[in-house]
Amino acid sequence: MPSMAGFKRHNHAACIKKGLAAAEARCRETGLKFTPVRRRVLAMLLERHTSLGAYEILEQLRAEGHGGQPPMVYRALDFLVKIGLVHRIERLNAFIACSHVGAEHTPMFLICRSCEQVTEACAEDAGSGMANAAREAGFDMECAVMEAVGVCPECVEDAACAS
Amino acid sequence: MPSMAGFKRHNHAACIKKGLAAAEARCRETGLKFTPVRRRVLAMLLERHTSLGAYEILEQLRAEGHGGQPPMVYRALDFLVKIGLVHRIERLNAFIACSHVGAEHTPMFLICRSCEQVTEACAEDAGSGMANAAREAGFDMECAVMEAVGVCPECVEDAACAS
DNA sequence: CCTTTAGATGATATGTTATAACATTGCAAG
DNA sequence: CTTGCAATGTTATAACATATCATCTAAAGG
Repeated sequence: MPSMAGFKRHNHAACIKKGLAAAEARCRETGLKFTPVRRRVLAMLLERHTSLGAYEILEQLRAEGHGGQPPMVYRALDFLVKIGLVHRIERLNAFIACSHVGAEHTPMFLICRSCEQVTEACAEDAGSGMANAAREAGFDMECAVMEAVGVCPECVEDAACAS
Repeated sequence: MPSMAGFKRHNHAACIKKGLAAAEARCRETGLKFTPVRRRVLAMLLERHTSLGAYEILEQLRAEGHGGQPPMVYRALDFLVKIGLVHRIERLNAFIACSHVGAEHTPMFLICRSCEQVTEACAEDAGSGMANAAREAGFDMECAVMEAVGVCPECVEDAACAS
């Protein structure tokens, strides 16, 4: 069932499968475990294809019968972030499944203030710009947060129509 | 009394004065008021020259006799952010006084994970990189968040000495 | 002078996000 | 078979942020 993501159509079922497979592979490599809760949290993020708050995830887990407390969700999310399959959206205090699994990438997030949709984009140039600026300041950058707030293509179009 | 900021020495008293003067000017332009609480919050941020959480600011206000509740601080901060004299650090849920008052700039923040110091840098190139990436995705970017996490020059040096 | 209005503050309560701390379990390597 | 580490369970609380409604103040227009 095709759906919207990255503001464009794609095979959604396939990308869920790919994400889960990547997680399994990553766990085999590292000897860590892809437990049911971790799997479920990742699947939930892959399904939604936009960002989710930790407590939204918690609610859904509870609704599905995996009772639990906040630390359970945060642990699963920390794990998924650590192995690189989930990114944290600082601006929203929320989490999103990585859409460029396996590929080297410098993720940037496009956050629509109208529909709340979040999309991952590649921003290699912006990433090197940040790295350069950091180096000039003598700062040893280990990780870059890049988040753009604005209006997504769909909402821009809607606004244009409405006017 | 010279102090550290931006990882280098500067005339601290002068930059506090400059920040406050800019706020007064901005308020005259817009007809808004630079009230005692707003002044005190901005001064506090200028003095510290790194980021502060809203509740740290609140505590200090209380210690100084300006009693008050959280909304008071958040209102002052929202105001200062709106007029461009304070930036929010998303990664830390904290606030910092702008160090490039008046100048057009694309701020980027360098967050040291060792000493917690936060510094503002200019990142015009990174900013345009983000703008380009957004445009390619058909996204209308209104505001860019750029935050680098890593180790500041001081702490890098300390680490080098220790090893 | 008065009244309308928008900005600003006060105050209470609550909502939302995140972690500390400590106990327990399961499993695999030595 | 025990030791050690990964993972989970559980309770409590810390930290961050906002909704709501009441009140006050000062400037603008009548």
